[in-house]
Amino acid sequence: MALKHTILAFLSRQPLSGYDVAKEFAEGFGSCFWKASQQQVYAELTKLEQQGSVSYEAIPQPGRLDKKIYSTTEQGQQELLEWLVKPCEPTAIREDLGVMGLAGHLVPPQVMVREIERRRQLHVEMVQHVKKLDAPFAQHPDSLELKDLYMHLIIRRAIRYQEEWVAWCDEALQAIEQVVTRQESEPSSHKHNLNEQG
Amino acid sequence: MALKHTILAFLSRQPLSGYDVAKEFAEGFGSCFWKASQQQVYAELTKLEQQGSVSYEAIPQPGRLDKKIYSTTEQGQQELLEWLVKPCEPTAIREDLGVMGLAGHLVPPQVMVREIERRRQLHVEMVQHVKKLDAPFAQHPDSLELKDLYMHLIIRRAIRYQEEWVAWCDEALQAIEQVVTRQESEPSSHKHNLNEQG
DNA sequence: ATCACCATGTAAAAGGTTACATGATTTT
DNA sequence: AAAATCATGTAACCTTTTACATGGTGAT
Repeated sequence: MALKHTILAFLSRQPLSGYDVAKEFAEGFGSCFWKASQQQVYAELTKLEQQGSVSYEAIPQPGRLDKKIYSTTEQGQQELLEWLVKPCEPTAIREDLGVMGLAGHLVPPQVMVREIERRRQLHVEMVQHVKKLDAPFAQHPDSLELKDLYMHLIIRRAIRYQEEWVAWCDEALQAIEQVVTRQESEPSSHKHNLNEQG
Repeated sequence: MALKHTILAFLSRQPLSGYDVAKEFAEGFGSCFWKASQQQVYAELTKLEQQGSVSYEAIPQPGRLDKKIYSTTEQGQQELLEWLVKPCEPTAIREDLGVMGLAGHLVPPQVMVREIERRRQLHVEMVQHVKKLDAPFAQHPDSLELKDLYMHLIIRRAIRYQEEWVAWCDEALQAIEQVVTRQESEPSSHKHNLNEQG
């Protein structure tokens, strides 16, 4: 469970409100490597506060709910350090599109093509998004201190991840088109196969 | 929830026992794109059977528990097709190592280096593993029919994913070493920073 | 004898998603 | 006037993990 430790890590950099933390996950640095919903963030902050890992200062806002500015406590900082020195495992892959590999042939190739084109577009947008996050670091990548270098490295991983998806979509679209074209130029038995299920 | 549909997709290719399905996830094609434990597989198969999406034939085994050979039913096949034509979203990224980007500077760089070296090794092994899965398709990649092409494409995605991790680890190790070396050759103030938390 | 493999599950706890709930301020 | 942003949560449900549980066969 790294949600806890990701939140502690954010707060160890600077005190933030629940809203701010949720935004970090949705659009900020968190979007490179950890997804968490707004509800998860608020629930986890409440839990961490009860357990003494974080504390907050309530800031009265004119005409609004109090803003709770959270920071890590000594205990929370300690928990983060203990977690950091422990080895971590690669994340298990769970990718819906993978099912396509097993069963994509059961639907017309046009369905798969449309899906891959859609995915390509999503990843193109993600590339743009994560590249923006990297901008502050990319200007002098050779003189970063560790605090920034680590962030830069993780963001670079995210950029390449998204770029790889785009490249894969292109490769897949080309390969599928090639097979479809080949089958169209062959005797009708293959055509039947393609149309049976559509 | 693609566990259900991944299992249906496996069974639509060929009838399998729960043990076989679990093995597909752990070592077979499933290991490229969907992780599921043995317990999850058995629980899901029981549920799918109760809902009428799959059925099984019990094979008595001499001196062993009956083997239940599951297949998809008409209903299950239909559910799979309906799922396939619906657009799917990219998987949310959740990567423990990402927390390093936020808080890695709180521990000595040696800790991060050791962790990345460990990760590198794991991904090297995964590259070898997924390349083996690709072997049957990689021999004539230009004449595959769709049923095999889709599998080949997904496996290729998995290969590149693992290779990218290895490449990233190399890049990260080099970059960290460079910063550490630079700091060691600088006045003592930086050295102190490094040792404070160790 | 011990280990890997075959073959099946149950149950509790943790983690994550979806839907619901409220309301002011600022921007278009 | 409508939409986006700021700001907080609750509750039900679904999914995944971890731990437990059993027992025969075949290879070293």
